[in-house]
Amino acid sequence: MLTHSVGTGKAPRNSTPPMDIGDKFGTILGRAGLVTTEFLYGKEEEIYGEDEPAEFVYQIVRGAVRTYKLLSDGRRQIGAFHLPGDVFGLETTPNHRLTAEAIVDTTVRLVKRSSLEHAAATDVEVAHRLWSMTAGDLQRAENHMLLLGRKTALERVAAFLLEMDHRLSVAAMMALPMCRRDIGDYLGLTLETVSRALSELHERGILDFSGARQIVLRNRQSLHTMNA
Amino acid sequence: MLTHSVGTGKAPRNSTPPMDIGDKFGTILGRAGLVTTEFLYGKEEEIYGEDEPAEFVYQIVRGAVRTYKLLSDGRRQIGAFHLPGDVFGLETTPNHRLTAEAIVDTTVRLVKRSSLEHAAATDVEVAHRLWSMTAGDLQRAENHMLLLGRKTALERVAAFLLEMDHRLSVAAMMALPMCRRDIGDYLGLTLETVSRALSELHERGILDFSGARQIVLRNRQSLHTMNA
DNA sequence: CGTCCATTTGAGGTGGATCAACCCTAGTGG
DNA sequence: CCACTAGGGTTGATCCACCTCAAATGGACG
Repeated sequence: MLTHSVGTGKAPRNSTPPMDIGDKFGTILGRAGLVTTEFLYGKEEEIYGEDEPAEFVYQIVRGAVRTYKLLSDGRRQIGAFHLPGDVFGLETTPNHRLTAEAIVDTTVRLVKRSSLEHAAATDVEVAHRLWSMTAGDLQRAENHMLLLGRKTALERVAAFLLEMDHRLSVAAMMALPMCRRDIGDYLGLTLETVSRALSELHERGILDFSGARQIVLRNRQSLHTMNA
Repeated sequence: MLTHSVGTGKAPRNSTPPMDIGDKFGTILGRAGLVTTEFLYGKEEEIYGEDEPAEFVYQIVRGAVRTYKLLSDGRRQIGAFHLPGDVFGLETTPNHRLTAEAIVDTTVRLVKRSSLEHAAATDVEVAHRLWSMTAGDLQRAENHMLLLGRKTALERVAAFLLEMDHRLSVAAMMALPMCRRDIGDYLGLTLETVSRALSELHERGILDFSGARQIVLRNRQSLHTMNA
């Protein structure tokens, strides 16, 4: 069914001392002397489900992850895309509040939640960094509520492009890991509307394609302007 | 211009030892021995603006507050309504990320942010409670993204009614402090659509009015069902 | 009792959804 | 190496849920 050749998911690949990817989370791990384990998830593989016990916290090493909620009839809202360096699955309640799935073959580092909590209970600096990470997630969620509640389709897609440009552009080119449907479910649109908006921006000379998921931004200023 | 007779906002009314409203925040204040001050804001008065330095953290004693973001052309997304007992204005970054306004005459307790941070830096229990509060806000934001991105007008209004029923029903009656426009800006709808949805629910016998803002729910089950 | 604003209701317009081809490209197997 | 296939993406035509504009109604307060 799935085309990934990378094994069956939850088998650990190896254990490592926490190598710093250059981020706040790495700093936490280092401070607390925590051991992380690397796992590999295949394309489309579920990492955890909504309401499952939150036993681990994850950081992406390579790949991309979507976290989402579903309505009973299948409507889906993606809350966030997680890219290398991003942390997800960090909770203060017993269970995960969204489902997490690998979008492409993805390597994650994971830490036992209990060990993080232990570190936070002993070290106020760790506690503060964890709080800050959750506050950062909240800030993105607040910005996204504004987008979902009040922006037009073109404004949403412009905002998405700027976000992805910022987060994954290499050499002026961004290689999107996710399909049009995922983008739509993130922006509260259908995949057709996303496609039309991208075509529109292409026609206006604001971006170029080299393959549907390889995008070069030609005019960031106009994207910023239409982001309102 | 404003009709509130309650003075000019930021003048302190009195200082009190932290009386516990029976909540987690009160517990924090008590633990840390923090002094709070009560303030009174008039109807429609701004408490703080987006991007202003976040000097205080607020808890509502009486009244109601909306926090929101604006687009440059005036489109508004209300992120949350805050009711008695609720805490707002808690940040880990230097500035507030939304504007806060009193919806009606509102009494708040406030604490210096720096004193809370000091408490968090010395007491991991306080630090954990603050983190949990932010995590709770994040959880509500995630649920609200699902609503804004994927629910129909009727589903949104049903969700709103259940939320308010839960938070402010007294004797089976809920007295909404906010107008239809505020509800619309919270739900990502226009005020007319909110009004029509409420009329529809009234016609279906799911709720009764005694005044536009006095609502009695007659059939919570059907509201839960349509909340998807 | 009159004024003002919130709310309701109506009529018509529209942005994005839905339904339906069609196209493109990467992967597959011959 | 190329034909075939399948899934993702694009584009077109139509629909409809919600928005916009407009007017009537109602309730609170001086």
